[in-house]
Amino acid sequence: MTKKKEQMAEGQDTEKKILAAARRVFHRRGFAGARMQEIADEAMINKALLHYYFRSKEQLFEHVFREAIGYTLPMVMQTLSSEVPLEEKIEKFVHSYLDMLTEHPYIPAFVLHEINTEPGRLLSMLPIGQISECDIPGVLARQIDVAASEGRIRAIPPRQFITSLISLCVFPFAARPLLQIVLSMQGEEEFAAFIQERKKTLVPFILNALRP
Amino acid sequence: MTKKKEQMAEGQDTEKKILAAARRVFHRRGFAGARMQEIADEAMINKALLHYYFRSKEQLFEHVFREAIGYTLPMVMQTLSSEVPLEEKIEKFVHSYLDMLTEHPYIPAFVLHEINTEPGRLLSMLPIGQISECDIPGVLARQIDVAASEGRIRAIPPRQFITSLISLCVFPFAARPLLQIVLSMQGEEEFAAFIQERKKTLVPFILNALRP
DNA sequence: GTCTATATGGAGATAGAC
DNA sequence: GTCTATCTCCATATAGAC
Repeated sequence: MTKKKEQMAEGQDTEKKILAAARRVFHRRGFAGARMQEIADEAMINKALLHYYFRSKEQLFEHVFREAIGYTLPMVMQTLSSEVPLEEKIEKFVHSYLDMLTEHPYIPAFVLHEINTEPGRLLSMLPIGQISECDIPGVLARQIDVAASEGRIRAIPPRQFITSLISLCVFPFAARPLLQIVLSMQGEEEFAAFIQERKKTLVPFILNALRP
Repeated sequence: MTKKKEQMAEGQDTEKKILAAARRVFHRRGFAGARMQEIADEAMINKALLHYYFRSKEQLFEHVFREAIGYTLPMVMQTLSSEVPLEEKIEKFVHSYLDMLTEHPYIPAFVLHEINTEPGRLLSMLPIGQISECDIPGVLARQIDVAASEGRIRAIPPRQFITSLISLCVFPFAARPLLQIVLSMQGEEEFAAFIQERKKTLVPFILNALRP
C-alpha cells in the first residue's frame, strides 16, 4: 500500500469519524448549543481539521441535518403513500417507524427544534418537491373514503389521521426524559421495553379507533 | 404620585416587559440560541437593564422555563389524576390541553428541546415531588382496571395510554412547521382551524380506540 | 492531512455617569 | 432605574509549520 493510498484511507476514515461525532453533538445540543471543540474532542482529532474537511460549522451542520431528514422522511412518505391496504399499512408504518427511531432516538428532538428555530433557512434543506409529489393526504383520503364506504372503518379527516399516526410514534422519543419521570421508567432498557410494548399495543389501538 | 412611586411603577412595568420579551425569544430560539441583545431589543430597553433585573442570562432563562412548566404540567397532572370517570376525563383533557396549547403554542418545542439538551440541570427545575405524588399512572391504572372489568373498555397498559393521550395533543404544536408542509396548510388561521377540527375528532378517536 | 498558534468577532457581564 | 462605554472571555475561523 503506497503512502498516497494510506493518506486517502486515513482521510476517508477521518471524515467518517468527524461526521459521527458531529451527529452525536448536534443531535444532543442543536446547532446553537454545539461547539466545534466538542465535536473535535469526540472525533479525537484537532479542531482545525473540522474546517479542513467542512469549511464551516454551518456546512457541517447541513450535512448532519440533511442526513437526519434522509433517514426519516423518505420512509414515512413511501410507507404512507404506498398502495397497500389501509389496515396493513398502519401495521407496517408503526413497526418500521418505531424500529427506525429506536436506531436514531435523538433525531426527533433534533429536527423539531431546528425546524422551529430557523424555519426559513431549514425549509430549503427539505425535499419539498418530493413531499408534495408523493401526496400523502391525497392517497390516504382515497383509501379512507373507500374503506369507509365499504363500512370497514369510520370516516376521519385524512390530515387528522396522518397527524395522529405520526404523533403516536414520534412523540415518545422527543419527550423521552419527561416521560421517564412521569412514568417512572429509569434507564435505557426500561425505555426500550416500553417501546417494544408500544409496538404491540399501538396497532390495535389505532385499528380500533377507526372501527365503525 | 411621588417620584418614588413612579419609579416603582416603571420598574414593575419594565420587569414585565423584559419577561414578555424573554419569553418570546427563549421560546423561539432556546437557551443557547437566544441573545440578550435580541431580548433587550424586543423589550425596547437597554441590554444592561436585563442584568440589573435578572443578574444573568441563566437566571432570566430559569424564570421563563419555570413559568412554561407552570403553565402546562399542573393542568396535565390535575386533569389526569382527578377522580372523574375515564370517558369524561378524556374529553376534558383533550379540550383543556388543546386550548392551553393554542394560547402557548411555542412551549412544547421549547420544553422538549431544553429537557433533551440539559436533562441534568433542568430536572432540578421540575416539581418532581408533585409529579410522583399525584401518581398519574396509579390513578389511571385503577380506572382502566375497573372500566375493563365492567366491560366498558379494552385493557391497555396505563403508561401506553397516558403516552398516547399526551402525544396526540402536544405533537401537532411541536411539529407545526413540518406538518404545515406535509399537509399543505399555510398560515395561522389554517392551523387554528386544524386544531379546532382536532378537538372534535380526537375525543371519538380515543374513546373508540378503547372500545372493547 | 494533521497539527500549533493566532486572528477576529461576538456575547455576557460590569462600571460608572446621569 | 436607565443609559453609554468597556471589559473579558470564548467560539469560529485561518495561517502556516510539519
